[in-house]
Amino acid sequence: MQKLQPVRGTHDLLPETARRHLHVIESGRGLAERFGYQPIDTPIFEFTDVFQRTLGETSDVVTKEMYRFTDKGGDDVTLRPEGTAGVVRAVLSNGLLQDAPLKFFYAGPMFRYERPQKGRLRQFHQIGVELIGVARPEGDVEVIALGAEILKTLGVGGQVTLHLNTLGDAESRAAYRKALVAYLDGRKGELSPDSLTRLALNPMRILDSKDAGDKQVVADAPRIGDFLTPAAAAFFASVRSGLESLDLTYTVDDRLVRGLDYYCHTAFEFVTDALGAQGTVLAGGRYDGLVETMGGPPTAGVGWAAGIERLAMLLAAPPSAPRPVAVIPVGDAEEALAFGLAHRLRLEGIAVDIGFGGSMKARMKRAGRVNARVAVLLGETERARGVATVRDMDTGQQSEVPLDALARHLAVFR
RNA sequence: GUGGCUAUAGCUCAGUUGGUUAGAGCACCAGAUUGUGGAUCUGGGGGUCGAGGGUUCAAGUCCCUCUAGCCACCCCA
Repeated sequence: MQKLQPVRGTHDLLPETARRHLHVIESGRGLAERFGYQPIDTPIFEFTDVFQRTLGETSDVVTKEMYRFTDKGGDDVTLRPEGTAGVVRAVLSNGLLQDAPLKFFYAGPMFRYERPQKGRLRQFHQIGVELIGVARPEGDVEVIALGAEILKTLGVGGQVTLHLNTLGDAESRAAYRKALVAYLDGRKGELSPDSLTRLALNPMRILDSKDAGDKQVVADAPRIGDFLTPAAAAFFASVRSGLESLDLTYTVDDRLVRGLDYYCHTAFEFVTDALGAQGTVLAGGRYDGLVETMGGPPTAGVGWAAGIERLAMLLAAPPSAPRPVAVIPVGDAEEALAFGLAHRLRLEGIAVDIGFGGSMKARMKRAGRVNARVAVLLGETERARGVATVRDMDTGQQSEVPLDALARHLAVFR
């Protein structure tokens, strides 16, 4: 029989890790709401078409990374590889565009059939935001500012730098692409095999190739900045000055491109060098064509997604677990009394741990292990006198407290 | 999908050119302390050595296949 193990690339989130994840999610959601972003949850699977249409037929995500299957009813469905497509679909399904601009925050699992690696899993988790219906550059600035604030709150701001680029509008992009292909064609002989296929499929991707030879070729390549239409250039300038006015520092990175087809104008990434090759921690951009691609009216949009696993790894220390009160019956005769008392304390809002069975010594040991603040001991003598012995687990000091005063006495630990 | 490295107790790891009952530290359980955790001491439980096949008198150790992990490419959060 095969060893019991989770599916490749999936992971159990044991309590310490789970707490890190929750901390990331709750920090994100709290700040997002402060910025006016509402929580939204969409299904973790959709009709395959939702992703296929929006991500583009040729993207890697669609061609080789989708968890796609036919369900018992014959529907072609796919586990979501990213969050934006589902949110946009929900906006259209529910006719929400009449309330635009829309601001949403989401968190949840995503699925991509990839080879696992550090910071890369088949089931991973993201938080993300979408701002739909805002064509102005202030939208980009708000969304980036929210991301930066979340990273700062999580204490990872110092390990991360913001990279920024523009992909221009359709016109800019077409002109640039033409010039880029012409240039690269002339230096075909120097490109890596990977980049030769990119040249045919997605030439912009050559810009961020890690191959040394490619990098040399790219160094002299034409730059998108020289091909921007006046409108696209003005848009990018506004985003930059907006960031500067909020004291958000960034570096412009010519070679920052996007794998997904629906991006235009602003592209940005918060990157760290603390995570090996998967240094991107939060990334996004503007996707003005997406809603239309899905069958809605022309609608602007900007957003980002951040990898919870990657952020959780960067957290210096996991948020500490709450310290409970341990209720400990000394013998079987006090078991019922202790259980009832524990319940009443919980109803008063006090965190209570109660072990089930075992000697008093074993229960004290457990109290130590769960880092209890105090132990409430109930034995024969206490029962006879209607009191409990309260032991401070840090100092070892003990005192007797009448049972009916216990909740009040322990209220400081709420 | 491609390449490299790896897999021995819950965790981190020893295991000598193949040699007989596979070890340590930490963790866990119990006792020393018949109503008291964290320190110390003593004892105990826990391994089909990732799975399957092969070579051999003999395999944790050598060979093959598979699975999984790690690292990088591809790509991405």
